[in-house]
Amino acid sequence: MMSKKCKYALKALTRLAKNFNKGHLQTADIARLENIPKKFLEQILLELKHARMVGSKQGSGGGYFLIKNPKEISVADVYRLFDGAIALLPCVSINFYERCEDCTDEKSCAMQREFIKIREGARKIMSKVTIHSFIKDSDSQ
Amino acid sequence: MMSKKCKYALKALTRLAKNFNKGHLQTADIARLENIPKKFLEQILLELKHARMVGSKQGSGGGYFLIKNPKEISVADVYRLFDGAIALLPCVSINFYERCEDCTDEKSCAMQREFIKIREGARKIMSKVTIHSFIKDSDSQ
DNA sequence: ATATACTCTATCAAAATACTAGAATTAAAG
DNA sequence: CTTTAATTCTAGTATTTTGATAGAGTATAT
Repeated sequence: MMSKKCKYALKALTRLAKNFNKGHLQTADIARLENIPKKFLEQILLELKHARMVGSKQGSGGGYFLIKNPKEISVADVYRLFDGAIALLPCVSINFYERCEDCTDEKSCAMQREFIKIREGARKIMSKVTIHSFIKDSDSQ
Repeated sequence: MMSKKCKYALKALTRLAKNFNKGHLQTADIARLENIPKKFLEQILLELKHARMVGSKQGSGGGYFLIKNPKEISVADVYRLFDGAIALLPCVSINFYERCEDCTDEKSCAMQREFIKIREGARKIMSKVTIHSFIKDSDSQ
């Protein structure tokens, strides 16, 4: 399961993607349209900004806009930003590697080989689905 | 990431699988061999028993033993038991379906279709990896 | 100047996670 | 039949994570 934060981020990004290259949207509007608590969404958009997926315009009449092409923001990217590793075990994670404390000898661990396969399966499909995949033809006009 | 509980369960099942059809193993021994806190492991083995993956013999000289073939216990089965849904969103889960509160109209949700694909990818590979996959040739003797 | 909207940090309640404790039950063995 | 050793079961607990909310600060259009 992904966190609500991550799901909200994907929905906000999708909303911004529908408006790609057409100016900016305000937090309050995205929050209302997507049923996301406004103050929570502020945090999320700020994190997305720090991750350079969105840009912002401050002050009265400001808002947020996508700065990356929707086809270049994958579910994997957003998942890693908010929920961390895609791998099921820390010891097989590419981006969030950590030793398993209970593991005496990592090299002879028979689980690693299999969990690398699972990670690769998840990683590939989550990398292939992008924000653009969420935009239906009727919306992309 | 899977929980430690789930990881411990997989390790305990693997240990029992190496002893499949060769009598039973005690909690204390599995705990020592796999570096799992004993009291925590007791809980886990009990849950595995209730799920009819392992059987037990009570009293002095008792212990646990596998009752399913190691090839018929998949990572997906164990994951669902301890960590719940494999799907990333509750609304696309087969075994743990729940409505997304923030979703106004599930039928027109553009995210569902893609998250079903992700679920299927994860589900297939996690179903294919079994406890038997964790037993190296040198151990299976 | 003022209203408006993003920026940033702190706080908080509830839930989940990772355990621990201890009493009850069962069964083998002397 | 009593002791010992093992599973069974429920409850509790500390820590971390999650899902928010609060409010002060900063920037900018009008």
